[in-house]
Amino acid sequence: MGCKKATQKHKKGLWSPDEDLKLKNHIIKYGHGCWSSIPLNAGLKRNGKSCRLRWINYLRPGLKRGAFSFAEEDKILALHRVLGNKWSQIAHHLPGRTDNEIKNHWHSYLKKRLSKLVDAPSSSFKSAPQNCSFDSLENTEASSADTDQSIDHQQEADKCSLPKVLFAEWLSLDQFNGHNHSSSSSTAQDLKYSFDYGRSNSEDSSTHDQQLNGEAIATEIHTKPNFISIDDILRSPFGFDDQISETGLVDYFPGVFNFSCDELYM
DNA sequence: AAATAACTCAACCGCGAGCGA
DNA sequence: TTCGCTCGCGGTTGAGTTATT
Repeated sequence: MGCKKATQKHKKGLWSPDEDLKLKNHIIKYGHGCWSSIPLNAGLKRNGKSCRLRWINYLRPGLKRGAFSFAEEDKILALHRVLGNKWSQIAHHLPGRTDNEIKNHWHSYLKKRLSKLVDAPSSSFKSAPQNCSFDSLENTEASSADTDQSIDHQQEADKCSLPKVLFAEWLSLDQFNGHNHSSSSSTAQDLKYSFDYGRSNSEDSSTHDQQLNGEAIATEIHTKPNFISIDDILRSPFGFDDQISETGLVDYFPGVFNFSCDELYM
């Protein structure tokens, strides 16, 4: 397909901030084009596959970091019941979440939650996944917003609500939010932003926002309600795209996505 | 304080689909 | 049709972290 192939031995393991920066700058400037030629042109000793994964799961704009809200978890459980392990399809319905993130969360937590529910059907969870269908999924927002949703929910949310602050977040947010702050102020904004996303975004984010300044950042990307009807979800296979409009992406990325590698690197 | 078990999650691997030559 | 290649997906691994003894 005209893509230049890197023949050097590929580096493996965790990405360094410097590698992230190189990859990010390259994609911002030129778009990703064909992944196999990215490492060569970006000066990375990685293979294209690894670059793609890093971009999709970590560097891509609009990603949420931090704990899953209960509404998100309920949605995952309901979608999983219908779609099975189609993580990428499930991820389409959860804006800002990656298939890998959802898959990890499923294996580390939701699977257990589900088995608990099966073992104890009288559990406090109202929207029991074993009864989930697309119809019931439609109600997940309402059910999770219930004030009596159970103390368990809140306690567990409190337990896991603090997100990790990862270097890619301080790399990306300033640019992708279109804020031209000085470095010190943008760091403060970034931390605030990532903290907001670490919280359950359906239940308490509004009150939380009122307590902190700079809430526009958190709401800027989420211009649409977080949870829409299942019909809307199913009709829109590009749920993630709602988060950042196409024009918005073009604004952020002067490069054009998915153009031919030959055009790029001739 | 040290050992170790349990957990999380970023990253790798292998496979299949799709495409062009 | 076949071959070679890229891409995307799902399964899995293993390093790092946290909890428990």
